[in-house]
Amino acid sequence: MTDESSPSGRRVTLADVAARVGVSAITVSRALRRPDMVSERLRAQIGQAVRELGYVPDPAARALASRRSNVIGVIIPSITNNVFSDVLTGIYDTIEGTPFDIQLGNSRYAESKEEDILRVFLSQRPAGLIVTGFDQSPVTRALLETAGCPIVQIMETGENPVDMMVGFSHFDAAGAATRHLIEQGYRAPAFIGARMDPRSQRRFQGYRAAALAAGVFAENRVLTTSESSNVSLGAKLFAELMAHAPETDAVLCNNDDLALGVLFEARRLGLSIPDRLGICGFNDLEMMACAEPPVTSVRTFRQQMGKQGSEMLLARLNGESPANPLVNLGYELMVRRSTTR
Amino acid sequence: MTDESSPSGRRVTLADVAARVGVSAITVSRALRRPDMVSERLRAQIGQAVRELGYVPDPAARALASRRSNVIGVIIPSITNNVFSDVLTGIYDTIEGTPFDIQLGNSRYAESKEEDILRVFLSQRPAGLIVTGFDQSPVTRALLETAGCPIVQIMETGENPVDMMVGFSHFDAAGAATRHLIEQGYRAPAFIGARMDPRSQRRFQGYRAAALAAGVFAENRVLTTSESSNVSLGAKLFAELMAHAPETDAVLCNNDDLALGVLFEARRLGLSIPDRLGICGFNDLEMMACAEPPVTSVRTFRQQMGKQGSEMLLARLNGESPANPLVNLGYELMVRRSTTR
DNA sequence: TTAACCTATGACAGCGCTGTCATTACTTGA
DNA sequence: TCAAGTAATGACAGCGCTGTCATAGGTTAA
Repeated sequence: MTDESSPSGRRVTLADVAARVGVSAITVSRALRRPDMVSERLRAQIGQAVRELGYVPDPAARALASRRSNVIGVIIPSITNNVFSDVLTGIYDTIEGTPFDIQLGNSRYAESKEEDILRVFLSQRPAGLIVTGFDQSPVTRALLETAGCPIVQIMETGENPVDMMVGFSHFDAAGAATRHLIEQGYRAPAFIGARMDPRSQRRFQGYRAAALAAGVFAENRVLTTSESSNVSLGAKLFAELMAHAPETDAVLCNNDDLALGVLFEARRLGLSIPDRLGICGFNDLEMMACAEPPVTSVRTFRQQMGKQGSEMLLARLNGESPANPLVNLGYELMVRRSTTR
Repeated sequence: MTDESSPSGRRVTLADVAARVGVSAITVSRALRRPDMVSERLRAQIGQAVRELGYVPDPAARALASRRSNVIGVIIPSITNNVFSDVLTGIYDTIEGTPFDIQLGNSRYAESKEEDILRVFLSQRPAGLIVTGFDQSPVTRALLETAGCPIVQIMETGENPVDMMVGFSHFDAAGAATRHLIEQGYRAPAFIGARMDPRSQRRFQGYRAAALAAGVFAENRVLTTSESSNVSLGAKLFAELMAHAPETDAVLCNNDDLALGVLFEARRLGLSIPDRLGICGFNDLEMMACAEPPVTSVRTFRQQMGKQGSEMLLARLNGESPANPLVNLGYELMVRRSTTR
């Protein structure tokens, strides 16, 4: 293929293909976008000419003429966070092979940044949008509502989707983990959280409600920070926690990085797991099952959220309306040795 | 601002701004792109009109007319790999605030996929390209060479950059780590590697050369797989290694995930670290310093690679020619308890 | 048989912007 | 004083494609 590509650097256009076949440009355009509208004979000839000339449509021209780009804008709050790289993988895997391109925006957990990014996306007349959560600022929310393209909110389930939504209840998931700790006989469960974005907040609330219900909640066993999560921070926070609240016998961590830090620090402090200390993470990253001892965690379906969100978007772009615009993917508590006593 | 934005959903164009100020569209265009070419008075008036009307340039129209998009194409082999999320962070941080947009392609460690992605990028007449490594297929290499835009190859240093290059020598880095193990008195160092992409291969070669030089190389202490890295795989491979080559007294891991798996598995096997077994990772992810015991690793400057690569690209797009088109960022051996005996 | 209706194709304008080449009004130096 | 230069602005065409409407030829139903 592309036998005669770039004969002189000049771009191969629709018109070139059309001339080769002896039809008008618009027919070639149709053959590519709506093959059913073109006779089989021409379709075949055009296909061959496209291959021979190495024709590739110009997305800018297409966007300008159709007033609709092939860009799917994705706004996530972090690109280093494992959680979002999994989500992204799901999105990229699904969009790949479609005519759409992904444009990624990193809001760094800032509402104002999210709004800026959205404005940039909207200037491109995106085909669709994927945004994280439902805690948008009022302005952002309004922009989304008038965006005029399908929109999926991912990572959470909630009441009023702008359009479609795929996620799970962070409150419920953290509640289930907390109840598990209590069932295992832990009587002084603590909560360690970092970054404390809206989803972390809801996880905390889930923990709090469950602990209160069992009569084992204590304010001094809650340790949170606005710093962003990492393993060292988990270790540091846990050391602090044990200094202030030595009665702590279990820790629910806002995520697995923190949990791993707690695991390492507990070992340094000589606390036996799961007897003296239970540890539960959140997200169930691959490493949790392999740790020593293996660490209990709440599995979340991150890649699936990206995949299903994208699929719903594609379906809408394909003119279909999804059976259910509000999908709850749930969670699964993966009980392991770190909390089994 | 945007007092009267979308009075009827119609897009605000250059012409609208021009009419408001009483100048021609081209003057507005110039005021935005080359402010020095417009009188101060008009510049101010135009700036105000832009704000009042909420004008945002249409990137598609701009790309079509100028025959150059504002897209910087980035091709990486994986988005889940921590290494590349760090690189990406460096890139996004640097490009943010410039008029450029990033388009991300995931080649999944496949040459053919890389070529496909590149073709898609090229169809957009990108402003610049960032690609991973220098092991492109001949076709891809040729496409890059005729791309007609600045290009940065990141992650490695090598002989023939297509244009610019920022990275380090994986061979040297792995060699240094191996020599460290030998200096610490380890006499049967093994190598565990997963995925074995070109950079992993070069790390292996660095290990091999150093081990051979010291007379401690043994084929049966090399365990590699094409599976992709994760912690469990590290544990699994290490268990296998110890079954086949029980004399092993140290392990150089292709990356930190594997190293962490080795750490956990060593604990399960009851091997004391660093006495019975030395462990050295690669990349120095944050968690290595916090592990118990802290794990020696080769620090690589991932975010810096993304940052500096982007900066070189931006400089070129700004008409400057970089002082040095071939930057070696080096590495740093972070010696910790896991190999100190 | 004929009006009504499809199906396959084409003509045309225009999406919103920028490259190129004027044009106008000032400076400037000798 | 005037040719030559500079700074600031504008006119115009066209980037490559698609939406819209028109057209030609063939099919259908009554």
